[in-house]
Amino acid sequence: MRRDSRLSVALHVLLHMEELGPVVTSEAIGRLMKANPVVVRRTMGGLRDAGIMCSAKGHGGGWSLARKLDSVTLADVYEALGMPALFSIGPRHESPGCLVEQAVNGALGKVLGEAEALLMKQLRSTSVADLARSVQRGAARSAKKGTATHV
Amino acid sequence: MRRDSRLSVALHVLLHMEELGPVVTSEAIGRLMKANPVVVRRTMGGLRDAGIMCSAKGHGGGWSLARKLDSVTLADVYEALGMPALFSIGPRHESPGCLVEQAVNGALGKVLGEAEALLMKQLRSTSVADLARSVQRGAARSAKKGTATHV
DNA sequence: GCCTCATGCCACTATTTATGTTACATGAGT
DNA sequence: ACTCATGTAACATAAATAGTGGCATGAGGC
Repeated sequence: MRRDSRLSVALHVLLHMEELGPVVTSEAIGRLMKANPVVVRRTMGGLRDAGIMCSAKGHGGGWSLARKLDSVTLADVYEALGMPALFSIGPRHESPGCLVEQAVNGALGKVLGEAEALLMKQLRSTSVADLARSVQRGAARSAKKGTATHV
Repeated sequence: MRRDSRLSVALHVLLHMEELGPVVTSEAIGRLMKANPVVVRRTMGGLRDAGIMCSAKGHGGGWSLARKLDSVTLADVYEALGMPALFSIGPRHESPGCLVEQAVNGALGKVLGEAEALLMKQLRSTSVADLARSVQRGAARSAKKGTATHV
């Protein structure tokens, strides 16, 4: 697959939860995400273990929010997913003997590390509830002047 | 393969060029990088097209520097490689119809974009010659107090 | 002029990772 | 009992980098 979209999917699911009702099945989520229900369960399993969502088996079961979305940051969701790798570039060897390669790894590692720190800082400073508010703003905007795709 | 290591390899090669002599074959480079000569040619081909390196066929041919390393930034090398994707995470759909997904994409795209901007800024502000100097510093350090692997 | 060396390029394989899919067990509710 | 939904295992699919062999091309040396 091209890129890891689990964070995108997990956030998308969280934002739909309140709208869709207190309990939603993996199958319904899968339809929304255009994804397989098993993939949904796999992805959301981390959120359950992290105490962000609940899952219930059996008749009337499904997924529900375990806590308010203003207490969940994007970083919480990212960590709940197991902190998948952020970058697709990286060093060739982890612990090279070559001094030159060590220097290259050090320099690139430092640059990537700072970019990651900035990224994580922003993920920590944004709650899923913040995101929900931006959805409302976006909806208002697109209602006024037509849809505008972003990114 | 785990991650894209072309930037790492290209920088490693550039830093070894002056030391190895004016002309180096793909096969010799491949030995240093523990990589296949064809992979070396593929990777370095971009640097040739970007005017960073020269390649010569035939007897006595091989790779050589096309200009001084203080005129080449890490960003130049990255662009010469075709600007491979930096992040391994991203949106699930590029242009979703769902407003919620649009907002998620927008928010994540903004965060990733800022991290990328910081990354590129640092790549632009570092020349390969700067890296070479850090190699010398690293060598001096490890000569004094034993090897210390980084990253 | 022929031979050798090295790049350029092609096609194919190997490896890794996220995602898709099927199948089956478990447990909750009617 | 029967049905529904999760949990999980096992395998298939897709995409990208890296590895590999083969062949054409061109530059030097003899």
